[in-house]
Amino acid sequence: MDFSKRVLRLTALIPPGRVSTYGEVAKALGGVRFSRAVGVALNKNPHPVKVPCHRVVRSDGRVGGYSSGVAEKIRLLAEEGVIVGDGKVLDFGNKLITYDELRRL
DNA sequence: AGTAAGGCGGGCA
DNA sequence: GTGCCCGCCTTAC
Repeated sequence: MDFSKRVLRLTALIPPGRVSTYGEVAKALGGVRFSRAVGVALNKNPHPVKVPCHRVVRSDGRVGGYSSGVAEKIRLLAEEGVIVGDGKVLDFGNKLITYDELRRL
């Protein structure tokens, strides 16, 4: 399976109202060293709705990028109850899905 | 095939 | 806590 497909498949598992990070997704794929490549894969964004790329943020709680613009990313998150304030996800620790949780989905 | 760029992370000052 | 710099892996030219 291509790397990017595995990224998309994992990302699709993140439930609404929760988020994960590029690093956590990377770890689930074998190691945090893949984190950058995860961003690249999501950037292709093949299925705008099927794959909730907007639920993947940076490891420090900052939002990170989005192919259709960060503002859009923030808006989509807000619709799901994830509020972004001052560039960071509020209540980050509780909304975050770690790599082992991802693996168990 | 070489190279540069990209939705990042971690470590150190 | 902040900022910088270096390393990493995958893709696109």
